[in-house]
Amino acid sequence: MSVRALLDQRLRMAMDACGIPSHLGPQLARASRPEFGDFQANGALAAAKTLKTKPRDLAERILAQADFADLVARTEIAGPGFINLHLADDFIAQRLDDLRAAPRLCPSTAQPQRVVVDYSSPNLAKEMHVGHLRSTIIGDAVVRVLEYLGHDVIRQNHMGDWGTQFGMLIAELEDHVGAGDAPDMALADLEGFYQSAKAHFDRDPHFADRARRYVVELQAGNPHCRALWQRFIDISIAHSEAIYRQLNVSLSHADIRPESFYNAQLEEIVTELVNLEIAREDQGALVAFLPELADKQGNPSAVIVRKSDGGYLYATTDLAALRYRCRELGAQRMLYFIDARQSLHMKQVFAVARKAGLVGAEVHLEHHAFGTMLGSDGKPFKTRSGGTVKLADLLDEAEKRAAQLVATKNPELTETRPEEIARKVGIGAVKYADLSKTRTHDYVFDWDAILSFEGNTAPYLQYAYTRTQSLFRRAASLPDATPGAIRITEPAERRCALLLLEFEEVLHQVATEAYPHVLCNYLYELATTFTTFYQHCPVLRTEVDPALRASRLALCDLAARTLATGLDLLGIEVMAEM
RNA sequence: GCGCCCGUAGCUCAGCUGGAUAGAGCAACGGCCUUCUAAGCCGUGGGUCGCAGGUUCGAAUCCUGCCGGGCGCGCCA
Repeated sequence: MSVRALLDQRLRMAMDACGIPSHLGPQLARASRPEFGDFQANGALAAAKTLKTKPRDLAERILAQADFADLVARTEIAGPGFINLHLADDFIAQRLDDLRAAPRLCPSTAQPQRVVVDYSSPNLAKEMHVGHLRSTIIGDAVVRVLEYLGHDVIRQNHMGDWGTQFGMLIAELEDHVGAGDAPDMALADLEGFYQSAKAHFDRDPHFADRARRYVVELQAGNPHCRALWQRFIDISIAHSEAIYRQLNVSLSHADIRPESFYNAQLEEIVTELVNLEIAREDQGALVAFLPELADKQGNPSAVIVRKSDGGYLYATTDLAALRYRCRELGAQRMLYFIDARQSLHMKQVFAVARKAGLVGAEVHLEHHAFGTMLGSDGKPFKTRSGGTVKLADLLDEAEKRAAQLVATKNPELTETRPEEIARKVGIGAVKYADLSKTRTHDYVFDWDAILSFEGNTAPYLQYAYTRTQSLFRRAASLPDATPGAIRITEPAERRCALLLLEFEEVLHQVATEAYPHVLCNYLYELATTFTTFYQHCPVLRTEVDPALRASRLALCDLAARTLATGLDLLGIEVMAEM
């Protein structure tokens, strides 16, 4: 049980003993300032409102009853009725010793669930651009946290490999191959290939006709179209997977379950919706109506599940995917990391799926939306020429800038190759810049900010880690330098210690709310606190007595493991030196 | 027209299930490297939390109304 949970429990017991309804709760928070203690309980204030009594009296009664044994050194009632708790240093030290001995940094386990997570899901028609970064790395971070907490996670990469634009791309590829180009050559520049296909489609009516015909033939299973399509898809997937490797994203080939996978199930889904009278024909199309999502005038929300020409849209595919994930994958909880602009669509699809019984009522469906990437003008991000920035270009630039910096900052690296460090620093900086911002907000894409290596950035966290490693390298050659029992002597040690004990709380919060920036904020605070400790509390110097040195080494060890684990959960790598 | 999201320091952002004097980073200015990596540390300046009401002992946080911006609303995905 975490420290916070322990205090919460003791306070609740005291409230029960006083006859204060425990649902009013202690409302335990970190104290806003050191003189107010380590934790602050506001429960007496809230309870006093409902019970119509004086909050300070209530607080006194609770404290008189509370058994904090040796957890707490001192309590006080302050202001209108805050209960301030000052933890005992020995208790903190004991908790840290226990944590250090535990196999994991998060001893309290969650009830394991089968969780299906939909993320990344790029459109294979084009090259991945910076806009694809968010779903990919936010989803991946949450997946890692869920797995760390013991959940059974199934990743689903719902790649867009189906739809009208593939007719155009097949026609374009056919022309290239006809002209003697190998598919790999023709598709080396995916983005350029798409642009040229689009240009042909807009300019040449014969080409456009052929493109439209190929869409139909592809769906009908024409072997020639199918083969060209497969060539295209394979090459495009290979491109995405190269990006995943460079990004250190945990998605594998086996996690790909593209739109085409559901193609054969769409007719059945639609038939079921009609039989259940959820969908009916309207203006030639088949439309699902949702009275439960009606507007103020009572018009039901409508979703087209089959076009008037018989073609299917992405809503139908999403419904098939929901059914598959529930029935075949056994999902108890499904998380979707998709752009906020899809919010209405997701709401509708979830509603139809519930209504049609494609997913059970007990399954949790969560759309975790995120904002759009904007340019410095506040408009959706575009390059000077009006195009999108390729993700590959951003990552390469990040590694290049990091390499330059590594070369100047530390030309005498001993244990690691500089390009290895540059990769971890550069990619880490890009990922952290995105992960550290609140998921739901739009955010401004700024080359220099995203590639910054100072302040609240991944390199700062990585740097704090390398300092611990440097310390342990030196310690290895000293006779009397092994970690031991922790003692709290300095304020800097104490602050660091308290933060280390909060790690598990943070992970549970990230798992529940799917906000990785909470973990980023925590790690940054831990790193600054640790760096302050490191700067002010000598560890290996001769004047430090052996017991204190052992204690400080233990604190460094725990800080190092927490930083490394936290960064790993964000998909960011650490290194021994930089 | 309806719906969702946003407005906090010059810039980029935390804080929002109500709590004590609203926090960081960048930028600016001033200190600290013969002593565990200066990608660092210490310090200074900088905010009517869009505006106006309301609820409350207490509001950046909750409610209402405005103002400003973004996005979405049946045959693209």
